[in-house]
Amino acid sequence: MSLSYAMMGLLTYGPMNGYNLKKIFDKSISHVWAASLSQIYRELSTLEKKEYVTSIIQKQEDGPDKRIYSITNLGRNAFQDWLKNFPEQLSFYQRDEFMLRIFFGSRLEKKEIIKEFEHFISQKLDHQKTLNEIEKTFNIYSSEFTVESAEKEELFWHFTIKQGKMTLEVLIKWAEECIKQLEEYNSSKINLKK
Amino acid sequence: MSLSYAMMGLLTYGPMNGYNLKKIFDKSISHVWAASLSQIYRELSTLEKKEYVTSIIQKQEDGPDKRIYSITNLGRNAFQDWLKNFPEQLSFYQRDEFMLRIFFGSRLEKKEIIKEFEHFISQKLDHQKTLNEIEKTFNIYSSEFTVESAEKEELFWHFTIKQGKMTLEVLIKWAEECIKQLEEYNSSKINLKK
DNA sequence: AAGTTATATATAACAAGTTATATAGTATGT
DNA sequence: ACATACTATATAACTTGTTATATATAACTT
Repeated sequence: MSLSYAMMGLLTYGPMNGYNLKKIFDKSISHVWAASLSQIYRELSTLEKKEYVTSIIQKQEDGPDKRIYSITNLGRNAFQDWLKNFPEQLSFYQRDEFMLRIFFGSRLEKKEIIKEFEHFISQKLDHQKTLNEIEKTFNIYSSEFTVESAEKEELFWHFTIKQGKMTLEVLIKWAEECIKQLEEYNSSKINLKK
Repeated sequence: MSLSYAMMGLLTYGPMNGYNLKKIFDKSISHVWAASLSQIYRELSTLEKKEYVTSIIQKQEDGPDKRIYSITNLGRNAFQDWLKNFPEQLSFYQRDEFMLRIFFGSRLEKKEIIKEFEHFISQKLDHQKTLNEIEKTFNIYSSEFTVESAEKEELFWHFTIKQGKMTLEVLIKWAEECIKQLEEYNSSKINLKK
């Protein structure tokens, strides 16, 4: 469901082919809603069946032909409808493989688990860099695309970036606290043995 | 993948049927890895085919028979193997429907979007309560289950709870900041008109 | 010159997750 | 007494997401 609306939302900026959509995804909303190429291609054909998008084939001398998709008025309306109607219940449930492993962390040696927390921190630092790169491209896009108000558009883009940054920051702090607690737990156990 | 290991991990605490597993999921790791009943039942049969679990049927006068699953040594080893090998790359990608809508938030009226941010906050406050309830049951489970060291086990459970609490806190702060910025944006626009 | 990466186009097979349906007893509400 | 909700047990159908494979050109690398 959400994937199709994310795609239609991006298509409101202008016509695109599947490959291009994927690139825009990665440079704009992957931190919010990720999509794989195969998903995008499949979804484009179901959207075309529903008449939410139409496509034309652009011939190319160099390389294979492009199929360029445009959003229809029907698609625009469906998108706007979706946007207006936020879900009542926001999901509490999560699916985070790292956290799942931490839940069962007692079955590993303290050394090993501390190493994993440290790796987690280094990965989150990488993610911060990725977010910063996405943020930079926003300026480019907002000038490229035809939008009523680039300023207003950017405000919301930055909200999602801010959310990512704040979350990453707190996750790093969390991991650091976990390491500290594990080290304390270790030494208190040694003290008991004495 | 992760689902099966989450299930095997829970089965290390003792034999259970599918229905029971679902309840334990909801009261322990749903904030980390959620599972639906139908997923659990399907996964239990594939795990049995792989000989990671075995089942016996427990006859009952009241209500239908129960199929009780136990983890095998093969299953225990597979679980331990999985736990030892954390993935190198932790995913940067997310799928958050609320954030996706916020990305396209410029297409809505300021009033509407502020209402949605406020609803977001109230939902996150609810999630905080849910997390607190999960936290309370931990004490019950750690005394019920046979674990080498309930103390150490609880330490890691609390790590995952802590992560949830810290994330929720920062999300609420983020939403409050967004509302503030939106209100400022509004008034600065009015100022320009003057 | 040969190999790798990127652009451009997808499709197929598989795995995982969601929603709907089925059955039946027990408890609670009006 | 009758309806609704909860416990308990699942299975089926459908949707979504991932991984592998296929083809072909251009550009960069060693």
